[in-house]
Amino acid sequence: MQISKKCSIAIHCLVFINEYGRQKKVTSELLSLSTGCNPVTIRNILSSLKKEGIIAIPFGTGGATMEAPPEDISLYQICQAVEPDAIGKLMGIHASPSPFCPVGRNIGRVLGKTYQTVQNDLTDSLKSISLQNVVDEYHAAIAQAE
Amino acid sequence: MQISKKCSIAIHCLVFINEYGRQKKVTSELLSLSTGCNPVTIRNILSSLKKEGIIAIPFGTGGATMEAPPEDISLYQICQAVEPDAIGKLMGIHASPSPFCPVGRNIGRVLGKTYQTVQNDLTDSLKSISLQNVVDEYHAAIAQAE
DNA sequence: AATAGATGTAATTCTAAATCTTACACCGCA
DNA sequence: TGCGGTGTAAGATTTAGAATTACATCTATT
Repeated sequence: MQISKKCSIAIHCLVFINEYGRQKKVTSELLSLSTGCNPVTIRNILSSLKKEGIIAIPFGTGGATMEAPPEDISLYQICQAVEPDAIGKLMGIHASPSPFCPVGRNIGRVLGKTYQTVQNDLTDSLKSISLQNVVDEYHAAIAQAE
Repeated sequence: MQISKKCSIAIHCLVFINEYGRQKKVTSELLSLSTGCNPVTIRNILSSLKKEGIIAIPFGTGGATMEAPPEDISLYQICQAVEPDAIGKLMGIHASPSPFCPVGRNIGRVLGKTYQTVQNDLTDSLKSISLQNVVDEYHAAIAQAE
């Protein structure tokens, strides 16, 4: 599998909120139009980001705003918020190897250890990229598009 | 989504072949028993590994053997053989952002660039682990189990 | 040369996970 | 008090992965 689209959608939302959150009331409806996906999906994602303290959403009245500066938000944090065990189950392990075979009996543990290394590296990589980096990239793209 | 189980199954098969390939005739049937998954799945995986030059399978008579030393086979190579674009589409991007929104228009390109960094790091990580590392881990597990 | 035991691969079915949709309770401001 | 918003549960839908079925083909052995 892959790290689900939720992560991409979350980033999209955050860039949007960061750009327009001060001027406009950014509702889940609006974000649903911009991202092209369901308002409920958006609300679930925003809800996770809120719990993580990344954004604030006034209950009742609505309109999301940034709660932390983009420099302090890493992709890792976003991924974790939106899909807590995405990295843990990044690499699938086949469920039912034979307990009668020496390889079958041990492969689970062996793969677990091996994949741990990879997952740590991936974690570091995601931690090294901040939302600000993405925003900078976005501004560069905007500038180039003109 | 995640890197599919094929990669884990492939590693299982390679460890098995590396351990027993010289003594026994390792058929897809046998590996299907050890891994607990379908013989056809196994054959597809072995076929990919064969094309990559990692193992040899005499057609007709059967029985897989290692074609390269485990030190020279990286996890990256195995993943690529078994699932060529797993890393490329590791992180899913939502398909239909609005072309009428500045963020929507550019988010695809921005995410692509951002994720590229992560994918490169992951690639490096997978390249740094050899099948020999896994085999060592396996022998350690065997020793400990006694 | 005929057969048994393999592999190679296409096409279909099955299954599980992700996503969408519907529905509704709750909140706060005008 | 009604309107526009969030929060969340439950069910339907979609889709990707894996299993299954089916069969052509190959090689060593009898």
